[in-house]
Amino acid sequence: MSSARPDAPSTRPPRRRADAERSIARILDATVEALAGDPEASMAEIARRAGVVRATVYVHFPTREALLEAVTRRAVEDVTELIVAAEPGRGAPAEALRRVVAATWRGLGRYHALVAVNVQREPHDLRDLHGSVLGALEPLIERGRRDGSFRAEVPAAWHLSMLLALVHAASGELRAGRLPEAEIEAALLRTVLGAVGDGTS
Amino acid sequence: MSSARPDAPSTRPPRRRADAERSIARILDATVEALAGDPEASMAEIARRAGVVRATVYVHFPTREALLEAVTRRAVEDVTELIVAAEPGRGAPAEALRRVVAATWRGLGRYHALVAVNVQREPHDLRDLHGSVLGALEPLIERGRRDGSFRAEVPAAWHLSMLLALVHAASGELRAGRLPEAEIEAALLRTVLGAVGDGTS
DNA sequence: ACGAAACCAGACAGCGATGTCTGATGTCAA
DNA sequence: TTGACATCAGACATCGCTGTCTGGTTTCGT
Repeated sequence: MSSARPDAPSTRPPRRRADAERSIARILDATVEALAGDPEASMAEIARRAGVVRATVYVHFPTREALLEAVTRRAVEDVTELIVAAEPGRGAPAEALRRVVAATWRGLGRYHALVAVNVQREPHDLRDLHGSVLGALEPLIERGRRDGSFRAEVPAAWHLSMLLALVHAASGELRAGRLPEAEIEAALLRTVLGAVGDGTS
Repeated sequence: MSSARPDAPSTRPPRRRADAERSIARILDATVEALAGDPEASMAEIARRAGVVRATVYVHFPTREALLEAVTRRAVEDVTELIVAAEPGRGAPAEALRRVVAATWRGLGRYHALVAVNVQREPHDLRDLHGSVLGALEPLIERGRRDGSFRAEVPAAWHLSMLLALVHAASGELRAGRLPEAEIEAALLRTVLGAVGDGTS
């Protein structure tokens, strides 16, 4: 309270040094990689991959949970940006949805393992976590429900949950290696459009 | 080798005493409960819930992994029985699928956490694990694909994965309490039929 | 009733992981 | 250049969990 700054109150990076910034980035990347190999990778393993000593990780992330939280948050932000960039407001709802889901799927690329790690969390947490994603998608769903492209007899909330579930399922399928990636993407798009509406695009 | 019995070679319960049988059942139930509360519940916690001392658990399940394996196997068998009981071979594919999904949905109740726990496992294990469920569903899917009720341009394996994903999503929605149960079931059925085919039933 | 099987109570060793701390060395920014 | 920041190297305490073992007690099957 004594030294309150007049700056922006939210998302205030407290003037880190350049090397610190680099370390943080390397640690976050290493975490994603490590988790891809082993969903319960230790801090030691993560530090090793980041080319950093374990204590350094703790300098920036006070606890393992904080690190996981940070890396997940960053992933969600990445994907959200992709969704917005795919312009969910442009064109017919079905076509827009196809575009958006395809973009999301591609952007999810390296984060599949992360998805698996977070699936265990409480539904309530998950909802919060995906907040920005859902926020970016909801207007599109509502638009489709209004103009008859998407089923109106089903709640929008369900449409959204089901969308996430299908994308996550596709992610799991990819990890399982049962189907080639290209085929998964095609199947995902078909299924999503059929599930949300009548499948005409 | 020296004392080979002439009995059935597979799935031979080695003549357990009645109280042992009871303990095993209680342990398996307790494991499901415990895992629902915390996906990484310890052996101590599981034993506590089962009203049993920790060493007793180790008598029947030599390692934690073995216990997880056993409890998962039993869950899969339960669900498989439900599916078979719903007669996936009877009637038109869409109608049969509706019946089967509804039955599965009702019976899947307690096993969600278990599913989440198993998502992290090796792809090869998972494939074996879900074998019986997939085996019970696959003929129905293939039948629908052949007679045009279900999309033939999408692999049957995908249809199956996506089915499970939607059922699980519905269950998560229920646990989150955002939607009333009846509405969830209706939405699930609508979505499944639309996803798998054109939604006519 | 008797013996074997299963349980309980509690202790034990071992392991790996988390999180903290020190002091020395390197690196950035003004 | 200088001082604060950041990293390294490695040790350290702690914790919780797994899996094992003992000895004494109960419960089942025959």
